[in-house]
Amino acid sequence: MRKIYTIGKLSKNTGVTVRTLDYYDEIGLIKPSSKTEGGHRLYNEDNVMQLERVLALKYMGFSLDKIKEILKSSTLNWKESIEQQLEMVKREQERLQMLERALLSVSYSIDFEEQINWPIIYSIIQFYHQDPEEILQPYNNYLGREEMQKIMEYNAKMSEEDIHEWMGTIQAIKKHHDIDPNSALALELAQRWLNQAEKIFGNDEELLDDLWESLQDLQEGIAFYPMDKEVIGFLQRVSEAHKEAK
Amino acid sequence: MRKIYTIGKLSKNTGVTVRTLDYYDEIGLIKPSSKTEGGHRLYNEDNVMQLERVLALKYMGFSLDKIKEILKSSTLNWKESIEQQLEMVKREQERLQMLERALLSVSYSIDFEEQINWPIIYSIIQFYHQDPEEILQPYNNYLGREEMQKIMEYNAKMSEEDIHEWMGTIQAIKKHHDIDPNSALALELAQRWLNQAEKIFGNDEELLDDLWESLQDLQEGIAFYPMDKEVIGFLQRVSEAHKEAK
DNA sequence: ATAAAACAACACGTTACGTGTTGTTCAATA
DNA sequence: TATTGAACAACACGTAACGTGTTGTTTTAT
Repeated sequence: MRKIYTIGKLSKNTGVTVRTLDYYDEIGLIKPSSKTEGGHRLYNEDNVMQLERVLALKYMGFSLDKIKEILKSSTLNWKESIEQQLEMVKREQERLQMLERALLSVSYSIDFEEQINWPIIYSIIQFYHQDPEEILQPYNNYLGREEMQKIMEYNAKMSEEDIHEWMGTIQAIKKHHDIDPNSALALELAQRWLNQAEKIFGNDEELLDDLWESLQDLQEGIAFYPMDKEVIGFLQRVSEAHKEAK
Repeated sequence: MRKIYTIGKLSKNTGVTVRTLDYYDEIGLIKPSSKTEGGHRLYNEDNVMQLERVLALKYMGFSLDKIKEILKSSTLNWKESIEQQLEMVKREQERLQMLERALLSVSYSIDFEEQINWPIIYSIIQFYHQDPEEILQPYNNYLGREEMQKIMEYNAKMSEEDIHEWMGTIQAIKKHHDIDPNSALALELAQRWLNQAEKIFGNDEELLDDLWESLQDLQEGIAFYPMDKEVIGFLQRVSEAHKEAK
C-alpha cells in the first residue's frame, strides 16, 4: 500500500512546517514525486524517507547545503563529513568553555567590586580570548615545557568554586595592598593566597617556586583575574617582612 | 591631548572594519561625536571607549541589540544579563555534549557496519535528542530514584573509548545472534558484554542486576547503541545455557 | 453548486555584517 | 592653487533557514 501525502498531511505527520517543506522544494532538497493537475505537491514514501534523513542530518548540525551534498555522496565521504563535524563541535565546546569562564569571572568581579570595572573586564577577556597555548607564552623563558603543560592541566581543572575563591582573594589583596607588610592582616592575606595557589597547582612546591620567580620578574600574572604588580608587590613585601622576622 | 579619529584611522587602530563601524552608526550603537562639513564621521575618545565596551560584550556572546540595552542600564541589570548568558552557555554546552556523542556513535556505527545503517542512526538520534531525564523514563517502574541517578552519572562519565568498545560489542553480538548459546563464542561474547557493562556501571552488582531485569521485561535497552530484543534475547539464551551447564 | 479549507507562489523580515558600486570629500602633491 | 588619488558616505544585494503574511487558485466537503 503506497501512501501519498499532500504537503499538509506530511507536515502533520512529521511535525515539519509546510513552509519548511516549501523551502526544501525550492532549494531542491526534497522534490515531491508528483503534482496534481492544479500544481499541488504530492509526496510519496520515498519523499518521507528523504525527509527523515534530512532531519537526522540536520540534528547532527549540518547545513542544508552540506546535507544535499552528503545525501548524494558515498560512505567514504560520509566518514569525512562526520569527522569534520566532530572537530567543529569540539572547537565550539572549547570556545564555550572559555566563554563560560570569562562570564563567570566578570560575574564575580561585579560581585566583589559592586560596580562595573571595565579594565578588569578587558583583561579577563584578553586572557580568555587567546588560545590556551598563547596564554603562557610570556613564561617561556622561565618555565620548561613540562611545567607549562602541568599548569595548563591544573588550570583546566579549576571549578567555579575555585575561580570564585581565587578572585575573592586577589580582590581582598587589592583592597588592602598598602597596609603594613608586618601586620597580621597582611600575613593572613598572603597565607590565603598561598593556600589557594597550592590548591590550584597541587602540592607541587617546585612548580610553585618557579612560577613565583617568574611572576616577580614579569610583574604580571596568569590567572583569571589580573594578578598585576600591585598584588605581586604586596606578596613580595609580606614575604620579605616575614623572612626578616624569622 | 584629545584624539580625533576618522573612520579609517579608528578601523586601523582597533581592527574593526569600516563597514562594521558604519553599521554600528546605522543602528545607533556608536554615533560619531561629530562630522566634518562634508559629512565624514569623526570619532573622539569617548567613542573609542564605547567601541571597546561593545567589543567586550560582543565577545561575551551578547547580540548587538542586547548590548545597546545593557550599555544603557545599571549594574543590577548587568548581573541579570550575565546570569542569563551563563545559562545560555550551559544549555548550549549540554546540547553540544549530546551532539558530540551522537556524532561519535554514528561514526562508530559506520565503522562497524561499513555502510550507512539509517534505522540505527535514527535510534541514536532519538536517544540523544530527548533530555537526559526522559531517556530513563521507561525504567521508572523498575528502578528507584537513586538508581536512575547513578546510571545517569555513569553514563555521563563514559569516554569516547568506552562508547567505541560498547558499540563494538553490541555490533558483534548482532552479527552472531543466532549461534548456539552453548558455543564458546557465545559465551565469550556474553562475557565481553558483561565486562563492558561492569566497566560502565562500576562494580555495583545490585544496580546491574536490577537493570538486567528491567531489560528482559522491556526488550529494549538504554545506551548509545540499540540494545534491541535481538541482543537481549541472545544474552538471555547464553545466560540460561550457562546456568544449566553448571 | 457553493463555501470553506488547503495550497502555490511570492514578498519581506530576521543577524551582523562582507562585498561591491556610485558619487562625493579629503589630503597630498605639482 | 589646481589636480589627482585616497578615503569616505550612502546605498544595494547577499548570507541561513526559515516565520509570517498576502493574493490568487485548487481541492474538498457539503
